[in-house]
Amino acid sequence: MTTLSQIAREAGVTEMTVSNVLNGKNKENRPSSLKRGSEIRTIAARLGYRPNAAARAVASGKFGAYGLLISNEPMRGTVFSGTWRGLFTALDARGLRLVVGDVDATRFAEKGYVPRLLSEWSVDGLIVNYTSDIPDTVRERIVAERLPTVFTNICLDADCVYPDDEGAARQATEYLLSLGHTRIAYADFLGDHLFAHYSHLARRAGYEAAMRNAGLAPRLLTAPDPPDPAAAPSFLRLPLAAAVLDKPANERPTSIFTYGIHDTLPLLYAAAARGIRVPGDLSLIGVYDEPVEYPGVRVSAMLIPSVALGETAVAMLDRKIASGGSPQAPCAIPFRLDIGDTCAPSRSL
Amino acid sequence: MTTLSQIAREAGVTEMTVSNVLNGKNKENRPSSLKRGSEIRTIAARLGYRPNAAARAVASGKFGAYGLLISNEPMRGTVFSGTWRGLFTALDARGLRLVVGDVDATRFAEKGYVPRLLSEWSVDGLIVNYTSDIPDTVRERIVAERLPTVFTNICLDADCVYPDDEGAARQATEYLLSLGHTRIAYADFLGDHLFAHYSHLARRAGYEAAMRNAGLAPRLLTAPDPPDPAAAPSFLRLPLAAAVLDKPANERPTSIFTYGIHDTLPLLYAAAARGIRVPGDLSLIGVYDEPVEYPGVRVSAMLIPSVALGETAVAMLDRKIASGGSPQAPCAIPFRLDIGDTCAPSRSL
DNA sequence: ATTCTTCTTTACAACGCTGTCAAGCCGGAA
DNA sequence: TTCCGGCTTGACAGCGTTGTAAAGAAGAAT
Repeated sequence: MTTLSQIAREAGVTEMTVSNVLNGKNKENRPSSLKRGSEIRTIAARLGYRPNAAARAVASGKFGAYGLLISNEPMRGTVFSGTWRGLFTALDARGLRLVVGDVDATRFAEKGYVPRLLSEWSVDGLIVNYTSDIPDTVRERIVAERLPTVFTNICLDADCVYPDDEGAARQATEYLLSLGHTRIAYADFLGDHLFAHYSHLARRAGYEAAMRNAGLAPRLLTAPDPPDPAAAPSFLRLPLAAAVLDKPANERPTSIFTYGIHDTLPLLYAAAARGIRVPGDLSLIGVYDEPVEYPGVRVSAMLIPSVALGETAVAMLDRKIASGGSPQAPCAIPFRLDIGDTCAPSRSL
Repeated sequence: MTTLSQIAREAGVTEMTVSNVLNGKNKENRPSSLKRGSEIRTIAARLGYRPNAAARAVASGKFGAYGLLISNEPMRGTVFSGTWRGLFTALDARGLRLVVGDVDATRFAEKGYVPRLLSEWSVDGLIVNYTSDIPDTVRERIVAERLPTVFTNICLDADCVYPDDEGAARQATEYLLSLGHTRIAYADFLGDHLFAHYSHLARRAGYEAAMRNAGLAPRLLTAPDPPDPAAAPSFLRLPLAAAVLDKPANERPTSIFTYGIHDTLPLLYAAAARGIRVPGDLSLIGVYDEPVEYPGVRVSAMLIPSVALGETAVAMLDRKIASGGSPQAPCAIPFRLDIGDTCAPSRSL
């Protein structure tokens, strides 16, 4: 392991000089010091010098890392993948590292786990991605750590970044309304038990609000007895989709706003199998992370980029730390209507 | 921030004493020191003392963390979720933390990225989960870091932990053979392009070996023009499954070994839709992480627990570090036959 | 040549903790 | 009571780096 002092000795200067040079704290206007600078860099490279993050952290008082607290659950979804990417991109640009703690409900309950996990590390800040309903006690425990913290994928009164699910749902519904649809259903096939989760709740609320405003009755398509969400890919929702579309044409919805891609694809497939044309006989729109291409079809979408969510979370944490920990206004990641091939004016128009 | 010296001052002892007490380095046989010990602990608790990991790392020369290098891609799958859980369980038991670096192919190519990312952190060891084909140049670059490293989900000549895909596939096929099947197909609907990936390659090889040994011709069911694996859940494989089962009974396979759950479920569904009884008319078995319950059916499986993979990786890294970095023999995570409800003796028996 | 300005370099201490080893203490055995 | 062994405590230095403030050097301006 190469240290600053080794380099200093070889170069015949002080450790401090080496440190300054290697950290770019010299302006290097002068030819003489520029030369010395490149000498030092050469020696450092030859010796394979690599700064020691721990020593730096001790000396500077900054750890140079954010902590990420996740429950194992969201790792399963593709949504977190985008958030993850956003986090990394943003952290990378700042030269920060990520210390990750995996926390399931059990460990959260275990008192002292959170401090042990991250506070000991003196991470400079904490991002908590605990998408399911965080019990208030857990939140309080985290906040009690007095560590700058930002919550993601959940809407709180401060320090949170979340997708604007409600707005997206409302606007998607209004888009269908503007196309003349009145029999608009909401499909969230994973079942009512999920309405405790923020995104499910918010999208449903947005849909219902839009319908109420239009004086229409909401139609919720959910599974009364949902399959295990972990084991069940969109595949198992096919029977549910079929059940909807097997109704006579004058009863079934003319358009469906879906929770996500796993609800949309079965509907697309079931429709195709029954000769129901999309978008001719049935309009479909959902909330997604990125544009979705069903073979030959670009699915109409409200897009909420989760990469942006990750980046925003880091930016907010930066601000929170810079401001000495003062509460940051909640931030909703905006959505964008992506008009694809699966929505058309209502036939009855 | 509370430090050791503050506690020491309050307790009227030395920092070293506090350190010893708090780290349990005292046997505390004597009543007197036991009393002092509890005093110190009380004070520490009152002051909200939390050890500073960075300082500890500098002083002890051990960082107390392993690095994990992943490409963003595997985060998408459920398989990695299990590995992740295993890693955390094992690390937790050792009081270690995890510093995570997300590395896509582009960043790997960027020279110096890996060192910057993790070596600077002086992590004590590195776990690389880069499931897709790691280019040799990248591997060499990582190895050149001279950091104890273990690769997961890939089979190399040393320092790797991987599921025994080939063995599992072979034995699954042999199980079908032992039931009297001869028309045994292998379904990996995601397509030929995936055979570059370790698991796909290995399972296919195991299947083919078993078939060859039995003097039978392999039948590969793959997608010539695969959908985007990221966007396509098992759902989109349904047409492929249907195509297989729409063949006349004397042509179609009597049993299918599937790559994974996303291949099995469509087959199960398509079979049910066509009145093909499982396992009466069609036996299905695949390689999974955990037992799979299709509503009412326990799917027959070769189980390779990915949690064990994560735990084993940590254990191997421990050994590698303890042994001063000497190469560790490759470790294949063993499989286990889980006889479910989807395999039966061949009718022609 | 001299003075001034602007960097650069140095010396020193500090960050919070742990390793070492000698000194001190204690309880039990003689 | 005395001595011994084992455990605890204390003093000190050190881990690799950075902050500080003062000293030094180099070039520009006079």
